[in-house]
Amino acid sequence: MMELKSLKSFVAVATLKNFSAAARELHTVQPAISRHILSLEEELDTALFIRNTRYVKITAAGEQLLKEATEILALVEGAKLRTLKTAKGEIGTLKIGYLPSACLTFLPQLIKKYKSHYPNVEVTLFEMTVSQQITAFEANQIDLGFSRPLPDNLTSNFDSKTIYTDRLTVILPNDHALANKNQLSLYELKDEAFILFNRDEAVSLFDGIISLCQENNFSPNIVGQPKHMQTLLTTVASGLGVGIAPYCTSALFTQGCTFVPISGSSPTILTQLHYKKLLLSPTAKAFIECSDR
Amino acid sequence: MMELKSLKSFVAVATLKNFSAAARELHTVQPAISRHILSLEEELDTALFIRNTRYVKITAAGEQLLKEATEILALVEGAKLRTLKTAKGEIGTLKIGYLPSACLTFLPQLIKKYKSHYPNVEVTLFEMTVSQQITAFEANQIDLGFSRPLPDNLTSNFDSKTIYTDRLTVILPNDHALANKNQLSLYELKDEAFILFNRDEAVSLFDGIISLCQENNFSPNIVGQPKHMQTLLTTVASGLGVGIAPYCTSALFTQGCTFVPISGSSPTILTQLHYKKLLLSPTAKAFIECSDR
DNA sequence: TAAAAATACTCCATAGGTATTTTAT
DNA sequence: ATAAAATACCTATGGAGTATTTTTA
Repeated sequence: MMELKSLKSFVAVATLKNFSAAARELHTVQPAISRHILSLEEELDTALFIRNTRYVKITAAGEQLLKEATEILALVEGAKLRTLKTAKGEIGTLKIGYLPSACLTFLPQLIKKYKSHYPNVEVTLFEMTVSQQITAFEANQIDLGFSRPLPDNLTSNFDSKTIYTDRLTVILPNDHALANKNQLSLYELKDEAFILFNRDEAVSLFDGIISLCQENNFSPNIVGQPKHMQTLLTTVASGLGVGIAPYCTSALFTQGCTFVPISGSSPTILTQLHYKKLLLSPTAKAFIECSDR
Repeated sequence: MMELKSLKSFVAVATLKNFSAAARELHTVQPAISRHILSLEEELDTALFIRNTRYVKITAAGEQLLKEATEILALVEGAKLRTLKTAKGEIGTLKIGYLPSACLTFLPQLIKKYKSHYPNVEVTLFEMTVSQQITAFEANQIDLGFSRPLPDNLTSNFDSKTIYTDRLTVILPNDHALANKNQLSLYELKDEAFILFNRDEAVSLFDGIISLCQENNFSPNIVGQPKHMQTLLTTVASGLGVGIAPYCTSALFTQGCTFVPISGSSPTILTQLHYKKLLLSPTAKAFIECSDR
């Protein structure tokens, strides 16, 4: 079977037109070169050089093999390099799932920082709910997921790292009686109509808000569950109810809305970076390290 | 150094996800496969598979190497094939020098025949005089040359094969007194003005005609030496003189000209195929064989 | 416990190195 | 006569195969 070592010898001979010189170049001896060429010629059943003790002349077949061998050897060298770069996370792909809210806060800068360190990785972003992310992880469709803390039954499969902490805030229409307060207790809103983000899209957020109301001794009257935060803001601005949502919502178009902090302790809304620690791609590993710095 | 054999084992393992199965596929034993993978991993200083006794999972670096290895192995296989085809003259280039007259006779059909047998050879034609062909041979610019028999001092360097035999003919204007004869002796033309093809372009033709006249006991009065045969015909048709040229000239535009054979023995005009027998490319060899059949 | 990869160990093929021969100018 | 490739021969590396151990679900 055609050996790479023989091809190297062949290229050296073709270049130098001299077996002995080729041997010197490759730090070996002339008979070794002779054998390499002979073995190639035997395998191909074709003369590669017309030679005698006075000169070495390449044949047409030799010219062809020279082209091929040069390409092969370059490819082998390149293969080593690229495989190594892949192992270091310098080239390859990185697929990231994220909640829409991540785009409102840290994600753009984080990706930008990563890209500046790893410009040759092909990053693909997928907007996904938490449960879609779980599914995507199982199907190997994403390497990293930005979402809320995972349900307890899943935490053993994943490593998680808190990236961003947000707090709930009340959103009132500008002309609401309580809109000019610095902060307010949720209990003050017990008789209001509530607009909350859709439960199917974000269970933990919805249920967290319900719990919070119950801690304040009331069950909220929920009159709307929009699937987009912008719709929630518009609904509130229209005077159809009051909203409770993470503060990052204020990065959207908020005309007509007033954000009022909740007094006392309100639950934190965490955004975490999740990944499967066992099958972590080098690009994902590099991204995580990048997010630490 | 990365061995092709190791790459083959690697591809088999990556495909089958099982060392033992890969060994069976490659007609060897499992420890050999283990060693091949280990040696690759050692050279690259990177894990290619995450594996234990229950499963084999390729890494990102492994995925990259799989792409590369597949390409490398295909290229190596292809290199063998293409080198062999080159040796057989099935692919490559063929550079042919020829005299313009060759185009009037056998050359188009011969090339067509060759191309039908060897459609993947890139044929290049160069219109050249005999002496240009000699120079081109020395500079390795042509593989084959179609021209006249070579001067004696060169015949040892070349192999030559007669391809086409032509005879001299007299060319008269249609209204010439001798134009209606079936044949004529050159001596009948001793007092005519002669138009001959240019001596610099074709020495042996010119000198051959002069000798022939002298054998007929006269020296021709040469009034024109055009460098193109078509010009010679036009000159004759215009009544400026009579021509002597190879019969193949009659394949040009001959209006106003009458071709009359020379009685008795007239010298033959040979077109030969010349080549350097020692450095004969496989494509040229195939062409020569093709021209024999 | 079973199946599969890793390791240990032996043996042989073969690649490399030295010395010599052949060959062409 | 000389320079360079081919050949002969020896040595030693290392690759292949066998047997065994380790590992994990």
